[in-house]
Amino acid sequence: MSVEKGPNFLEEIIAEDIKNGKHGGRVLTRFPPEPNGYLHIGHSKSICVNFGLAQQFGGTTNLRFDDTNPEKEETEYVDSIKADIKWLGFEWAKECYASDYFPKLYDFAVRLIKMGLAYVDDSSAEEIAAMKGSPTVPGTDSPYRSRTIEENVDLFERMRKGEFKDGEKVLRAKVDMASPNMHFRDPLMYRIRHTEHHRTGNEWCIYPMYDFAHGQSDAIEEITHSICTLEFEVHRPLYEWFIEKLELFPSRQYEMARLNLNYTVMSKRKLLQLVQEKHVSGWDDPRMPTISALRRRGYTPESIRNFAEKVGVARRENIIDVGLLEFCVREDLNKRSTRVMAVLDPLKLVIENYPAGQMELLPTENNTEDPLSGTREMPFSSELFIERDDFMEVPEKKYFRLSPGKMVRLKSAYIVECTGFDKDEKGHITVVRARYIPESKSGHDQSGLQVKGVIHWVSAAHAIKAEVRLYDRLFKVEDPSSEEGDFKEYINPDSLQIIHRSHVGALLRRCKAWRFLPVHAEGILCTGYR
RNA sequence: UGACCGAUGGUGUAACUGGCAACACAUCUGAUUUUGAUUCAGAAAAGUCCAGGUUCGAGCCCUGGUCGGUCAACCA
Repeated sequence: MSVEKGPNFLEEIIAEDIKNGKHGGRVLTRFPPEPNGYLHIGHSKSICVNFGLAQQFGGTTNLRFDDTNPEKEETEYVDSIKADIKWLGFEWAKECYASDYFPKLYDFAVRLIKMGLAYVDDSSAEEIAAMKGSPTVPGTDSPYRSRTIEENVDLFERMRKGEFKDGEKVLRAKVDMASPNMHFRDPLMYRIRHTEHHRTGNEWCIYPMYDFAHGQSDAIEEITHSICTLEFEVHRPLYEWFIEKLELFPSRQYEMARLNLNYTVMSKRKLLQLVQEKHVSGWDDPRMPTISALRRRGYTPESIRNFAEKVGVARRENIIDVGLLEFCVREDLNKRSTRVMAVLDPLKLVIENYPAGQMELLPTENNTEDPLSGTREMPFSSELFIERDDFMEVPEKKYFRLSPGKMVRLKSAYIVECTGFDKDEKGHITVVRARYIPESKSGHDQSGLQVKGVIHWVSAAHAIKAEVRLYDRLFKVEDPSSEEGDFKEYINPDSLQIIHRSHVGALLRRCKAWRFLPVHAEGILCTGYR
């Protein structure tokens, strides 16, 4: 009996196309980001699907920037997007820009005008919206719909030359104002924008709309399978209409459900708001769902790719539990990263029978799950820091750690027995005292003692102080966007906890930024920069 | 009241295309453990949105409903 997961619907389609010899068995996909923000975990699914499918079927993938809206797009975003894709481990065959096709798209538009399938409309945005009707009410023809081909050719050329102001005229396809599909009600193809474009500068003052740029770009590149998200489903008939009328390469569009994660937001508009209104420190704030934030937080490319694999591909709406993403990092990091000692909330432990000023080096495993990772030595002395909650004055039942008269093992060191503790005037515990059992040295234990608890520690004199930032989910509710009111009302006020007085093992001093480091029993820390 | 799409354990995704619903995450037990982590073993959890129909047999096919999503930006 096979437990292998069946192919997803896209794999089935592509396998079938190859079997039928469509496009000579060639597979070319594309990843088409708009450079108006940073890539997030949702994009990583699209990246994994597009690049993964091509790899799987012996094809390649183009990276194409969908840069047809100069008002929102910037080179900074182009650069970050390229860096993120590379970091995820994918290579594109060609780096393309919709803006490179502006001349071709212009020619396509002229061709449609000459076929009587496009016209220049002088109506205002409001008038056009009003004439569009509604899903249940058919639209009405624009008074400019019946202009002659000659007039349209002339007007469109003058639009391109800059004779008109923004919004004064648009070019529309002449399709069907009564169509039940709103996208067929004479969709806009070009608008006038006297705005500098991040790549073409001031060369153009008319810019194509998505519907007249995306499909044509696919066709120009001879993309075989153009994969997008569900909300573009209703655009598909128009996608095909343009390709058919212009007799271009027959790229086909396929839609899949986008990735949603709970306890976060995924829309670029909302993410931009969080950045601009300083709810986070930037696009790469570790609480953000962006790829750059996940990278900063210690996620590995492998863990994200694996996550995309586990999430699957289908056509129904979904909200993935962020716990699955977290599982994927832990699974990966457990196998490969160095364990370190770090005491986040320090409490001094004085070993009374260990000579003051003496120090010895004790070996400890770098990674208990990987025997090949070797060992390193940790300094041990009479004054240590342990975690404050590894001591309880009055232990509750089933508390295996330190309390008066009880014993615990200090990880990779000795068994100690608590002999007492000090409190300040306010009743705060300031110091815990203990005696160590010399025969219980880790690896050479002759003591015969059995203890249930093992705790982590650092030598007070040898540890280095560190600021530790603990990050939690950014929102208090699973789906902030579907809640009443503004989504920002649901920001988790405790999503960032900064601990100033932590002590970490000296090992960390040698670590480069970006190393991921699961701390013994505490979780995962990642060294960063200030 | 329009068009298009979707509906399988708590969450995702499967089910050799019509053959007694599986995998992962989450949850709960138990074992191991120099960290209550990890690892390992096991349990609970859907009878496939509803109602009909076709069939020896339906999660898969048909019909009609219900619920949910998307579409009326000079955004993509």
